[in-house]
Amino acid sequence: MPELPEVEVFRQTFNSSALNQKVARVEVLDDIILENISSRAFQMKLKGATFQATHRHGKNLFVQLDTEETMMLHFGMSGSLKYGKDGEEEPEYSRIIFNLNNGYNLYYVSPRKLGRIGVVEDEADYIVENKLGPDTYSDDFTWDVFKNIMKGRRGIIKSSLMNQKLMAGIGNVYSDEILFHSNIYPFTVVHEINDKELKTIFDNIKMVFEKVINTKLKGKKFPKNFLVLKRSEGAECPICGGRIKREKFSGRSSYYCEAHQKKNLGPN
DNA sequence: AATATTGTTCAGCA
DNA sequence: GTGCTGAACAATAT
Repeated sequence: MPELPEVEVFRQTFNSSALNQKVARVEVLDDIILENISSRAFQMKLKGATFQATHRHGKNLFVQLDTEETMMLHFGMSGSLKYGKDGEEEPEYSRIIFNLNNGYNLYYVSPRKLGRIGVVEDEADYIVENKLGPDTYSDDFTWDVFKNIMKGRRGIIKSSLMNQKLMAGIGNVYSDEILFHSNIYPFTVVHEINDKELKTIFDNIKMVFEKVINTKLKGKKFPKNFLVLKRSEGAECPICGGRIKREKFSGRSSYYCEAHQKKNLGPN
């Protein structure tokens, strides 16, 4: 489920495993994963390179190489990174395998093949070219920044939160989670949300991401009051005991509590 | 067998 | 220009 928190966990896991290792060989099991680069060219660029540093922007993971280039990984709707010793069974749905000099392998796993890996010259350029908004977990993403992004928005709050060009990292599941804790109905139009409630949403972006990242890093279960555990029509709301409803919008399901997530009336 | 699924992009339209 | 919708991508899980 790679939204920002999952990608951040991949990054930290990468840092404690494959970082500073040298690539001995790259196996491309399915080149549909490669973005704007042939299998051969990708192998040329990666072979012999050392993974020097990692950065994350939204749902994108950047791995800086010692060759002045940077590998960019995106995980699509399904996808993950796995690390394992050579000789052990490779994970199911591995699409790209990096054989490392230390006898371990890094596996890019993508069951539905919607993820992409590319090589870019510069991370900052990539973010600009793809018009990505600020990373929502960064310290630079402040209340003021968020407030200004939301000013004058005409659409619904959920779409705005999920719009990667406005702000990067929030997807379907955690946009629901954020609004669930903010007592806001996902289809509320932005201009009907007052500053106090917007601030609550902002605080909950940080809260949800921090909790999810910590939960996953420690391999724990989600907090009991999280909606993510109750994503099904008619489930009981873990906050107020109300009913969880499901509503579709452009092919995607939104879950919310009918009882405590109300539409807001009147601007500011 | 039918339906749902975490992301992104694009066409068509209001 | 903004925003909404549905389709497409490809595949798995229930």
